[in-house]
Amino acid sequence: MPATRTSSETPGETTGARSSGELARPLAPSEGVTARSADTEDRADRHVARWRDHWIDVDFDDEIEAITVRIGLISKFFDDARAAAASEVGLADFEYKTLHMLMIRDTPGHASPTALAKDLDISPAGMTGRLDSMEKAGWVRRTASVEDRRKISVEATKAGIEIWRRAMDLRGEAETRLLETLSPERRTELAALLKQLTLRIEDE
Amino acid sequence: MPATRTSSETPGETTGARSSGELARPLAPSEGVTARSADTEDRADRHVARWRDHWIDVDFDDEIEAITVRIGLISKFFDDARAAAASEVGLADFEYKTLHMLMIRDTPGHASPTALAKDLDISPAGMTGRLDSMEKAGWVRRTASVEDRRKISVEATKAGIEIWRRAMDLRGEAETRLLETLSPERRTELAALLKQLTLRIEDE
DNA sequence: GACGAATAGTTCGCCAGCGAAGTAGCTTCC
DNA sequence: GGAAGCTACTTCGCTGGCGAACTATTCGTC
Repeated sequence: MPATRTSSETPGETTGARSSGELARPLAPSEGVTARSADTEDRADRHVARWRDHWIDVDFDDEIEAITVRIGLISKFFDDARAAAASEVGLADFEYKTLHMLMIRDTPGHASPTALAKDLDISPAGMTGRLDSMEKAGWVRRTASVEDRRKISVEATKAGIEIWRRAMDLRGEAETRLLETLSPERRTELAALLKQLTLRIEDE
Repeated sequence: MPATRTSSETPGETTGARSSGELARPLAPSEGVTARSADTEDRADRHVARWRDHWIDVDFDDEIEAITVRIGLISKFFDDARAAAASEVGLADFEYKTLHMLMIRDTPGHASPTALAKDLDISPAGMTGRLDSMEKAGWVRRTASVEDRRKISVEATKAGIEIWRRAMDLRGEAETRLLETLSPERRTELAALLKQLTLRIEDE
């Protein structure tokens, strides 16, 4: 347990972990941050500022807090974009997610219900429900395996693949639109920094 | 609509948008990426590689795809950490989220149900349900307003505040543990890059 | 000062997902 | 070769959330 963040009631005692200082920091050391991004507050900045006002006895590193908030905001943006893309073409969010997972796996277009459930982080029971409604809608098909009659293969239908592709294109547009805010060099930097974190996560 | 990503069936026609090339890129141009992070694949790398193998006719920028996948993974890590912290102290995930939103707002500890529902991105009906069960559990209290009898104020109880603080400390530990993977300078870089994106999002 | 519109919150019926229990089929091993 | 145990999927009852009415109160306007 590093970074012991006690609920101590000693207000002024936590200066050590704090980052530089007031809200509009002088300018990040990393070269070439645009003026706009340096002196304009985003929601994360405002959150941290409010936090400092009201919960002065909580020992938080401002920058870590800001990063987690921003990751959450960006992730929400992607989630919303995905949901919007799905509904645009007439898919429920869960239908898109299921089709997507089905298509991007190493055996594109078919999988066992259990494997799919694991990938989607839902229970086997939930998977059954999804497949029931999606089979009825015509996006997937269940076919029994011959060599092991317990096994079932879920396959995307032609219609399912088609509609998924349309939703995916819309979704990709939104993602691209956002990330083109950054220059290619910046994107490479960002990708590398994020990768350090995902590798850490995969190490458990 | 930038980045027209059609569902065209012309496989080799999309080379323009691709980033550098094979999976293990020579090494990102950004200074000082650790060796480990440059030559080890993470889940996003594997996803992109598989993608390229199976969906060669889809026009994706590898790096943009990798970034979105990584943001998703990191966000999921934070979500899981939050849920684990909540259950550790005996709170349902939705209870923690509600208490948290109640406490971090500019009027810490109390708010109207509608305002809270908006912040939490759930419906008014859902809010009523949450408050019913949380009031029964003793984490919040509903008090009627005097000057406008339609209005209700939701307030966190002492017990609610206490248990929220305990969960939050646990959650913060997990976040700190992950982000300490990066040096303070790297964290500053990351925060700045992410801020460019959140500012863009806030611009709509 | 009274009637219509707007607002705050609750109630109702529905749906997606979960956990636990149930069923069916394969595998192992004596 | 058959009983025990594992695996794959389904069924059932419950819960959190949504959207759409509904109730109560205030505001706006003439």
